[in-house]
Amino acid sequence: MSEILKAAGYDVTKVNIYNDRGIAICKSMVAYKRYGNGATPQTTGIKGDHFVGDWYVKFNEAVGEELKAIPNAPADKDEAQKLTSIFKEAQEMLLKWEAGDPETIALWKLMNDWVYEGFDETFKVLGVDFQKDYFESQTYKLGKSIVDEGLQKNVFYKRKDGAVAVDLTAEGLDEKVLLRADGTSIYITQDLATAELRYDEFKMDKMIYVVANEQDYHFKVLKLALQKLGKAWADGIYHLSYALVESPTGRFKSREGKTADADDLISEVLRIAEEKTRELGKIDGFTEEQALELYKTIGLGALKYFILRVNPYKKIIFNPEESIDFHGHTGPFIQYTHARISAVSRKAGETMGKMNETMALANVERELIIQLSEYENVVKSAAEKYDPSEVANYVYNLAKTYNSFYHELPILTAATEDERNFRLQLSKQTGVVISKAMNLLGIAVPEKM
RNA sequence: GGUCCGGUAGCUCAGCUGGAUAGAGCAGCAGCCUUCUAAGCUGCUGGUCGGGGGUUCGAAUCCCUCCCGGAUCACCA
Repeated sequence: MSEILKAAGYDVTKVNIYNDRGIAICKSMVAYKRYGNGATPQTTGIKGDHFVGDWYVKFNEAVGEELKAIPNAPADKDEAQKLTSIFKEAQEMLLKWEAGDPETIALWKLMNDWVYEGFDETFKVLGVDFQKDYFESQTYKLGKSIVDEGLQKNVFYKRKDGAVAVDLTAEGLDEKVLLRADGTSIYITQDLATAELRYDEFKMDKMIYVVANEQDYHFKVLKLALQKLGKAWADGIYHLSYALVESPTGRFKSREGKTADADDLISEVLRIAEEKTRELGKIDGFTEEQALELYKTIGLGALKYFILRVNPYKKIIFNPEESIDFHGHTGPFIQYTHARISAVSRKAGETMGKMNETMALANVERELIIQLSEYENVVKSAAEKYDPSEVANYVYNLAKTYNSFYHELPILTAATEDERNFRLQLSKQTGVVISKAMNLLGIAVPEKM
């Protein structure tokens, strides 16, 4: 999305916000402390973020074990876990963390570093990068002072149980707690502060949060709370919400370790790309290095395109076996078209001549010219609607039209030199636009495939 | 129950600031490689646009209502 906004003329700064503190990381820490025996990602060979995630799963297993021994435990999992010793330990750990207990902080740093190592690896493969990182561990204190500010301005209030809340019933929402009764910070506390920090640093007109639709409510609350505090810039907050990717059997549940996450999807997709490419004998004359690069281009292209071609708010069911196709309305189809154009250009060499403006055109040629001319408007519209799928669908249709053109009319062996020049020009221009559009989606296009 | 988001060919989607016979891909069927890459091209089959009302000369598109699916309504993130 950021590349589309840039192409539409916006000055974009990409930042990443890490939820690096809170009860969740404490759960992993407690489980690791109890059962870890000093294992590390290095000694186990498990990717850092997965390693820490595994301890989160272990925590929940331990909760389940304890509950077996507790009769009449509530059916509600969140209520039930409060009865377990391991959960109480996690709560204590959060308090210790906020109190700055050295041992707790050391463990927290150790485990978080493992997570970042894992994330960085994945970001690198995907070609994702951020200009700045925010860590909630560094913003929760500011968050508390913003909550205080709200209390002073009388837009927030302290409930009789001690928790600080904001009343949003007038806006059609409910009362929302902003700070725990025990004074510790929660997600929204930190997000209030992170938003303010971001604004102070960049003074941007729009602040776009790309976060899944399960947090729709959270961002409504965030925006309203900041507006109530009289912060005019909060009007620029926009939540780019998207429906989650699901497996054919339902949602991925990290709590139960059903985390068929980005890494699994990527490796699966690369494997299929390699298999198909070899089958077609497309890597003749490629070095081993070039071949690996191509598998990556095609595999990632297929995966990214599959996700970006549909409206963000439409739920995606991802089944590697069926979803990763290389024919039809797919990334590889568009990449293939680009490779084809490149092949034509290579063979044409440097024989470009003049263009004749008064030439009669075939229907496909007209169609191609029209579609080419729509590029700028499509980018603009996609940016306005925060919808990458408009670019994805546009470039697919362009590739389709080009392929019809390619089959219908000879380019290099056209009847006249004027025709040859014109078609070659049109072909190259299409290649440029396909490449630009795909780059806006974060998808590379190969010269050969 | 409240709020938000989806419901368009067997499947995955586009079209939704109203306009002519509702478009793609996949799947199925039939063709096209001695010519620039067949991961391609061409044709056929396939649709009560969730149901019902309404507004309009005209509705997949706007309004109302109901049904189905998802998300959410945490002192989790």
